[in-house]
Amino acid sequence: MSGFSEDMPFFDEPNARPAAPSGIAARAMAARSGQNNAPDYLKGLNPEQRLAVETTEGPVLVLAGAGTGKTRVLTTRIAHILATGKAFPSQILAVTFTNKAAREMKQRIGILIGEGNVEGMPWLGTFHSIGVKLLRRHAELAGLKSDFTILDTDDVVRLIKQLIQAEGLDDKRWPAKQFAQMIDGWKNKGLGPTDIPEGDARSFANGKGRELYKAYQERLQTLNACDFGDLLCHPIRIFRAYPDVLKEYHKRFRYILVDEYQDTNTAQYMWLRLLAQRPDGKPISPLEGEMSGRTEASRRQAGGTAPPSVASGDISPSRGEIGRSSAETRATVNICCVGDDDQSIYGWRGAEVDNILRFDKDFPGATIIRLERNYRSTAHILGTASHLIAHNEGRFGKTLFTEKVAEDDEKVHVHAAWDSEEEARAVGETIEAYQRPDKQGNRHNLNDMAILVRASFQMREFEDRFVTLGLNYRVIGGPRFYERMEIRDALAFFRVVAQGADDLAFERIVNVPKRGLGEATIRQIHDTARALRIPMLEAAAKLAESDELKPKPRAALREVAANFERWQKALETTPHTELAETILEESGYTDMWKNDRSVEAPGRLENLKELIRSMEEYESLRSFLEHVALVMDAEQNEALDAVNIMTLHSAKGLEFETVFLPGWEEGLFPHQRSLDEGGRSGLEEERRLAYVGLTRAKKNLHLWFVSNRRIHGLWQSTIPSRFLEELPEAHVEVAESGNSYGGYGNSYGGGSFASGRGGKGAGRQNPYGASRFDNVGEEKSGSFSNTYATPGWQRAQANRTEATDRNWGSRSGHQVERIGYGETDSGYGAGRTSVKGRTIDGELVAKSVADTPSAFNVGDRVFHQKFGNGNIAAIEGNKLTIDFDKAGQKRVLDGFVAAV
DNA sequence: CCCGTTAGGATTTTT
DNA sequence: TCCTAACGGG
Repeated sequence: MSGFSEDMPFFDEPNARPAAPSGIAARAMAARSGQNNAPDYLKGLNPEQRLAVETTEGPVLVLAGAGTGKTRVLTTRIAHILATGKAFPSQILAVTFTNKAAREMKQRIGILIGEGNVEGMPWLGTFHSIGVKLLRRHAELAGLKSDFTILDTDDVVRLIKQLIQAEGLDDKRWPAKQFAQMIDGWKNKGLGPTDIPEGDARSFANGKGRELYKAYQERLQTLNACDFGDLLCHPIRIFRAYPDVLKEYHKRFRYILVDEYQDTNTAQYMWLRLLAQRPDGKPISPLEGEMSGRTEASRRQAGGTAPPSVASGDISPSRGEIGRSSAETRATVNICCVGDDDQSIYGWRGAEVDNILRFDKDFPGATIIRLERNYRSTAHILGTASHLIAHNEGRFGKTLFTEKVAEDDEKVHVHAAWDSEEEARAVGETIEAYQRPDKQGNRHNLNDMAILVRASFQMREFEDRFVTLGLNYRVIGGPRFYERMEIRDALAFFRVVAQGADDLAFERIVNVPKRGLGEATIRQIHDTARALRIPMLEAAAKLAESDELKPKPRAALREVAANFERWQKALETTPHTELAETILEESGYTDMWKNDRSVEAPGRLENLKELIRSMEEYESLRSFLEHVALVMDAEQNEALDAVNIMTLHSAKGLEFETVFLPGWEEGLFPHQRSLDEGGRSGLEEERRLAYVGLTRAKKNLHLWFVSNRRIHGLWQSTIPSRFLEELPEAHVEVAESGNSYGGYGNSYGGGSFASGRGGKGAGRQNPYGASRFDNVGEEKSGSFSNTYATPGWQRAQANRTEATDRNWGSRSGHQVERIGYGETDSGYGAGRTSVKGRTIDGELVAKSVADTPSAFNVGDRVFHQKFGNGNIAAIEGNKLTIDFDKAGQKRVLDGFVAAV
């Protein structure tokens, strides 16, 4: 869908005014003539939304708070532009960040204006998919051929590693991964090897940073490949170097729309600016009488940060002066950016919140429209979220409100738990309670509930718990289908066939299945290829015909070369799905997995079949490979009623009736690393993340914090997140459940002792019974030996269970869906349960200190359930610093220790 | 060359 | 703790 297709003539009448399309056009005409008789698609919009839709001319910034109908505005706006005949579908550039968003937009526009008309929107897509499209057209201007390959991060890291080694550097001291991230960061800023700051260049590999970056780009070029960053940077470079090319796009794009503008990075910003700038390069002048933006700017700019410096050629001609530049040019830039500065959570990967904060500076005379009417959440939830986010500085400031006020709306609940296991158990219980019919007989669907975590390691415990409960769940996000080993292997075969120069793909599979081609042989191929300046595949073919190699590798290589030659020939004559199957058969790849006795093997074969099946939707192998490179998401099974588990990041844009937010503890949320590396702005981003989490909930919202959490295998005592103290008391209710947390705002004490839970992790038991694993093979089926506790076993079980659930249905009827989680997942621990896991309330020794703030004195000898005995070193309210005999110094809440 | 053992490291994620 | 990547023996 977002794949590149040889569509219509490139510039179909770029200057033509579209004749109003049929059908809806008539209605639209009516819309223009009589305000009272608005077309259907405008009905039901609130005044602000309608303004955002109808203000089609000039720069517009729509500040769309959470749940205020952002997507609706965006899609309706496009429909409106089309329906009123202002532009052809092909003259609208609409960019999103994710394929999902693009897909959704297409779908919704389709509903508004009819499916047929959406097909004509070739320029609706992600930044990257549009970037590819541009680059394929003008590849030669970037030194590439139009059939260039797009490398994923894995390829990139392998390539960089080679370069580092080639430079004679120690690849341990200078990790390729780290350098890949640096390059990515530079590209996010639109910086080429010559543009990077001296300091950056020096900081890697004894000052060889710049050299390496240059070598990397050169290598990409010889490979006829580019990375994700290049998909943006190459077009920018082309636009700058070839003004006539840029001009064509200026003529073409009458309207530009950008979704999630707060997430744009500097490169994306430059890209947009180039396209939105006047064809003659002159700055854009403000429109008369639209001064709202001006005020906005001055009000906000006071606390704003300085614009990022863009080294080589800042594309905006002197920001800041634009506003004063002459009014001679009356051109309007019909760019509409939609976003929410409060939901900017991708700073760590290069997003510049400042882009959105600076919008009215960049586009003087911009109309700024606020969407503040929230259609999603209850007043309590909204009040909580708003109060929290108000702690941030440097924001536009919005006041979300709702008209949905019901007497029986529940407040936001805050719960405390002893540790993460108890947290998972309690959340599970709450979910089960929601599932049961209430007084009115309504019961909640699992699909309407979500658990949003800060870090993915938190998921495991919920999964474990839900498996034992037999509660359906689905994990969204994480490693994707296309990142699974077998899929990547298969794709590597296809890539070499489609693009013989793809050395990285070649290297990946040259010895797959094992052919006895080891490091030595591969090095030789590599060297030959470099020396003769030919692709490795060719070099391999040459070597196979020479006497350079020993007989065994020589024969193997000859076969490989012959195979690829044959497949490449077949590419023209055979349908691509058929060819794909042939390749996997003839290469011995499918046989390799058929002969593999491991538990994962059947699943992998199934995935390969799925891969072939999914290829059918594409015209050619090439278009399929492009799809794969750009679209990494997997479809989800919505038919299954299951609790959703995902990270806060992947929850952006989604909404659920009931939301659980576990892990609100200092160090985890806000995450320590964000604080360490990002300082104040890091904290603010974490707070925005919290805001995103809170605003996902429509009706019920439960926050949790625990007193003890195991991080990297060590039990850490934790204190509640500062964000909890930033919530408004009026909208929040501290749960009075078994595990009290006495009093809100200051004392989170009153924890409880859980007795009899030693040996965490010991005594694992298979809840399904051994018979279920009879076919496990080398796993010593049926025995409850210690092998069960090994990671390998757990992973095996995890996969086994997944396969079992999918293929034969689970005995318990329990279903698990793992969207995108492949074999590399940490295992969701099916079959794991703690024998002593259930803590019976009666056994809990409650020791409430809510009313006795400090029952201890410095120097007191105390006992802690997990850390043992120690002496109190310092007291801070109810937080104690204790020197434990064995565990060292820890900070704990006084509720969790007892005097000895 | 293949496989088993061991050190290091371990947010967030899209494309 | 647990996973991954990198080394060394068979």
